[in-house]
Amino acid sequence: MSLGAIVQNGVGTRIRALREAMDLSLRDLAERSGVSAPMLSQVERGETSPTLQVAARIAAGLELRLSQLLRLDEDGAVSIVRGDERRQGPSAVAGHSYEILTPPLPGQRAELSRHTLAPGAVTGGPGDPPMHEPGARETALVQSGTVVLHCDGQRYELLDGDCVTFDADLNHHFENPGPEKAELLAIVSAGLRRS
Amino acid sequence: MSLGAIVQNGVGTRIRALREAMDLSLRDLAERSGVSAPMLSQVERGETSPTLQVAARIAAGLELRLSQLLRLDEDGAVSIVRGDERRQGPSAVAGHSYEILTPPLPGQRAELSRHTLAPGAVTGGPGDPPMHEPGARETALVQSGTVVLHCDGQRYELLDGDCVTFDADLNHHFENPGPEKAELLAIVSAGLRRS
DNA sequence: TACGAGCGTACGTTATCACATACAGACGGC
DNA sequence: GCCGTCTGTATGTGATAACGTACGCTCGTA
Repeated sequence: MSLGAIVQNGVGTRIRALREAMDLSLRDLAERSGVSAPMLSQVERGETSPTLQVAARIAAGLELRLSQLLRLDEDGAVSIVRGDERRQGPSAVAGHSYEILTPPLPGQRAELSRHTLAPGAVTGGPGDPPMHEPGARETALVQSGTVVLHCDGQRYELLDGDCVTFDADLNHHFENPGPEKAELLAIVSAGLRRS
Repeated sequence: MSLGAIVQNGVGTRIRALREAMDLSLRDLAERSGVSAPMLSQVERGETSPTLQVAARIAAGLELRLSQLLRLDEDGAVSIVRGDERRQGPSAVAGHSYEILTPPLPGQRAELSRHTLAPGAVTGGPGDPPMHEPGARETALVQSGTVVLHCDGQRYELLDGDCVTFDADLNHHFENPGPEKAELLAIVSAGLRRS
């Protein structure tokens, strides 16, 4: 048995559970799916990895699409972070705090964070990551107060409710020039193309 | 080439489309996925049916889960929501209104929109596109009230402040079950660059 | 023209998938 | 007890999945 078979053994377990839930024997499912019973046994025990062809036939025998069968095995297409279980970002700079709102999943393409800036405060101090990976884009929505975006040497004034999008791989930071607290939402979209 | 290979050739075509959309050569994808370039070529042309092991590795190299990759093939027709078509205005459904906050730029990878749901209202009525392009991910942040997310037949209760991330190419809609108005921010991250 | 670098694909070998057959154990019936 | 039948699994064989290598091809560049 190969290592890979162990890793993605989950489908086998899932197939067996579904088969038994439908009260089918291996030979029953073999007839329904057109896959031999010994093959089904091996797949269920994770001894072999079926081809997409036979996997699709097995799924059909279980009255499922292959993607449905696999989605049961892969962990959730949906993941939730509750309002009270957020990750606090490090407060590298006085007057700046933020929390990351999106779940910490691998392969996440967009990260949502909420930033709070005290009067006069700026994001991205010396210890803070000032930019992101090449090709990344950042979108910011001002939720309260006024904010100044400094991006690549340019200065952009943003008022309450404004939304701005810019290349996140440029050097940038936000500043709160007003006398009141400022809040903004930031969305960092990962760059798709690497070069 | 077997008959079965012809039948489910769709994945191969889809893999090639996705690979080219990401501007990857066969050898690039081979390195990212750990599957040899000749094998990729054969799979793309439908000459062989890969095992679930290598199919999963190929999907990972395309930054997709295998179920996502297969769903693209099974669904056949690809439905795309263009920003221009719904950039403005209230939804077709009573009690649901929204506005798109991000600038209408080409190449925008994340679209931010704010939705308001009256008590009992739902998003995505009969005339509304219920899902997004293949591979897209959606993140929603509940800003006030309570919201129920219906995604792929499952039901998820979201409270004020909750943040949820899910596959936006699944059939989904939001519902406001409570007696008060509900507001949520939605971020749709594009799946892949389109050629 | 010649060259190197990139592309996708044809080739031959090895690993393994998938099958038909055969087996050991559990249950029920005359 | 001795069948007949069901269960899931071990066995051996042919088909093929997956690999490493190498070929023909098209570009820029010298």
